[in-house]
Amino acid sequence: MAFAALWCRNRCRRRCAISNQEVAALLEDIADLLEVKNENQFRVRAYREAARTIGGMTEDVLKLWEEGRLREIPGVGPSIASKIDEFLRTGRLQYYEELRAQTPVGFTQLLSVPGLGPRRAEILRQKLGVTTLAQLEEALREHRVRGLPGFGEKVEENLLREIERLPQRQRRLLLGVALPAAEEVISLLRGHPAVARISEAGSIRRRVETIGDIDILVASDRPLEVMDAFTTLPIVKETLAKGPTKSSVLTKSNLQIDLRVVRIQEYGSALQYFTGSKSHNIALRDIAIAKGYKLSEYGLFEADTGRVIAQETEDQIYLALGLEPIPPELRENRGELEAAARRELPDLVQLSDICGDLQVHSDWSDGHNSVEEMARAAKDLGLEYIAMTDHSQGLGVAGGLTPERVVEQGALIRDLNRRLAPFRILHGAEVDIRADGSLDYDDTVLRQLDYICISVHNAFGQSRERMTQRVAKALQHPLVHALNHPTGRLIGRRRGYDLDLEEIIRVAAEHGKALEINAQPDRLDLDDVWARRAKEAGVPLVISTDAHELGHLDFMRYGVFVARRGWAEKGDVLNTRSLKSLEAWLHQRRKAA
DNA sequence: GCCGTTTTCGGCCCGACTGTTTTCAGTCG
Repeated sequence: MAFAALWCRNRCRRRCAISNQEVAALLEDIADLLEVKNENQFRVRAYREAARTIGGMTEDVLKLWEEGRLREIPGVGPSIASKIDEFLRTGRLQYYEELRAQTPVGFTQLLSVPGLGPRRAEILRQKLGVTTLAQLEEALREHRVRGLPGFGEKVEENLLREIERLPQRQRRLLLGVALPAAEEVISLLRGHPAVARISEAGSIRRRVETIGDIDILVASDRPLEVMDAFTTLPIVKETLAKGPTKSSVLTKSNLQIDLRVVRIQEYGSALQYFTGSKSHNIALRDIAIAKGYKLSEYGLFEADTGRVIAQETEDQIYLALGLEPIPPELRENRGELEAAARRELPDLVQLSDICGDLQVHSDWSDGHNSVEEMARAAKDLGLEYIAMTDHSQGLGVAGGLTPERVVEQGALIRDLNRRLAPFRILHGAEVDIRADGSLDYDDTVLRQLDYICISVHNAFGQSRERMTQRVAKALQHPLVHALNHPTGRLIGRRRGYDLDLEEIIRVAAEHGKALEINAQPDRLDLDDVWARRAKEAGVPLVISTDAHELGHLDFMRYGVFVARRGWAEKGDVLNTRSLKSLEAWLHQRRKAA
């Protein structure tokens, strides 16, 4: 619930911007509350749609509000607009408070139990006075639930099991964990004679940063053989369900993987359907309906006659609907359908466009490998260059380099560059931004370096205002090239520091600085939404692995996924430049400084 | 509550599955 965050904000609403995420959370809460009140489902959906749009929007809702343009947001009509207005103006919303007052605390949590929707939750409340998860569990164990209208023995059993599994279900997997697991299953099944086609689907295929379920789709005319092969894979610990169209297993590393099998001719429509997102699919069906078609996982059909229009490939479906084929990463209903209709989809950056890695560490600071090992590994991956960016002196725990050590490392790098040419190691540093916004090296040290990226590594607890001033000041330093992991978040473990990213993007754009997409799977920082915002502001993105050992160099693709989800093209990403072009860019910066 | 190439009312994505029911409601993805 966004409740706590909302009321914290009230205290400083004049100075602290209320973010899109907070408005989205408010609307989402309202949808939950309306849902448990058994309100008109279309009203519930209207709030959810508005929340989703605002949550994924790159424009600042506060700015739109100031300009009186709230109604221009798709899904925001007079009623929701006036509620957002009240919230932004006063920091609170009467309507929301009333809804909350009418709903017992904890009641909306009941809907997080799979199999329990608003209708049955309301019956539980009326007949048994159940309003919390704990009360529900107790009632289930005492068998007071069976016999209620719509509840039988089976429902009781299922609900109890789902409550017990709830803690596991609510944990989302990092893409960096889920994708390799899916790829292993795919590589094991790909050669099977009954498997005609196979792909990951769902949020994994859209490269969302965290994943709920791992979904794999197979086309086959012999589904039972596929299911046998799947459930007997060596990585499988337990088979949770097995049928002709869908099976689920638990792997030895406790990941649940769902496999669906469809007929070969329906593969394209099934892949489209199972890739989602839900919101993209709903919008796509609207387009189909408007054209007199019907779209489902079985294909695109003429509504009257049922004649097949397209089903074998995803591209055929999009094209038949008058759209450019849309890459999976863009399928979030964030404007991609409109862009596809106008033939204006971006030509997304690819992993193969990446020419170098601009944040790499060695055992000179907290890395595990030598400069030479990192460089040779990067060279073997086909890169033209890396920036060796060991930590600066202030980061004692990471063995940050003193100015003397920087000079020594420079000599080593010059020697290595002679031996590894034409591969190039740029002599760089990841320089700490001190609490007051000054940098952890003075200019005489910085001038010896080819590439300077800066990071916040301490004093995370500063106020939004101070943190923003601190980072903005550091970023404006003429010798600085890029800001690393701009929010400092660690997915699932640590929220980012309180920072006005809109302002940081503005400063970066004004001073020609780059912002990093850090490719470590638990960082992915900037995220997709902010990466898109940066791109739109004309700020160059730099995708780096922040590698601390050889294997981390392979993380590059996760950063590329974020960039793609942020609509970035090759030209938007600094390290797609060839070495020569990058050196020209660096030279130009140096001259300006 | 939103929205409009059937427009200011009457719609709102689609199909499968489950369990409770005798034809369907609720839930899910």
